[in-house]
Amino acid sequence: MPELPEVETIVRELRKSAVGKKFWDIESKLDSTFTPDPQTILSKIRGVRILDVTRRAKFIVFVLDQKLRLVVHLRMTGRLMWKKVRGREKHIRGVFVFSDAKSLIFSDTRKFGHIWFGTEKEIDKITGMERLGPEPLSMSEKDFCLVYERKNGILKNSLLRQDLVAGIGNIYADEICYRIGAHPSSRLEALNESKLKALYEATQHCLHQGIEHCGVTLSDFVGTRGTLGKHQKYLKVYGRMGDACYECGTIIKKTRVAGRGTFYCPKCQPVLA
DNA sequence: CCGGGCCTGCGG
DNA sequence: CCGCAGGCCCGG
Repeated sequence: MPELPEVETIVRELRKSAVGKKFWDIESKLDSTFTPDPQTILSKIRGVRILDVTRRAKFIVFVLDQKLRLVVHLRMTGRLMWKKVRGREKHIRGVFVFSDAKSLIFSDTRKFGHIWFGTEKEIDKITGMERLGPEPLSMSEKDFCLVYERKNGILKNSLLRQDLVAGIGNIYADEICYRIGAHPSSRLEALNESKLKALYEATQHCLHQGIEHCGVTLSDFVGTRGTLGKHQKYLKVYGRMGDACYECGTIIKKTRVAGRGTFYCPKCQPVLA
């Protein structure tokens, strides 16, 4: 569920709250969450300082002293939250304790999330970040259109491909398709130049809006202080099956594209073939 | 390139 | 009590 805007929300919070802290301990509740194993990580990370927190697609990157990196992927249900005195988190997989006694909890109901540790040189390979396409919010219109005009295939499948453009997930893919007025099953090769430019604009718009509203909270996502996202209130199609399209009043439908639940307006989004 | 697997909670 | 929720990987 956390996509680029949700991860960016977490990263912005951590940049304020985690930079400058030194690692002191790692408590693992599920060793398979960590690569390498948590004992090995601990032996190398104790006393190491966080210099910055950045984002690469849906990965959270802790930039550390000594050219070291700690990388977190939340997958579906992962959370990074500061430990509170009251209110305990379920499904804790690991706890990072800092030298100021503050604790950052990684919890994850479905155990899909993962945490890697390594040097600047090895981290791209072990995380798979080396296979990622460019960051959509750093791309020019020209470069973005170039990526997709060379490809064939189904529009939504292509938007979800992290090796083409990295960071778009199921929710924002549907919202982007709605904004350009194309059914998610449309063929990429059916998009003319102006539609491709619209795809660029829609991607920028939807992701920026998501960040602006601190992400979408439909079930799991929360910030590092437990705060909820607000962007779910602004979604035009995702999760709105049976409701009226804001534009034309037609009932929003749900179908299956790319193996995912897919929401669209039958009138505003014709299939382009 | 499609679809199953990973995993748990929850809704029908 | 089954099936769906969807990040990403991988096998066929």
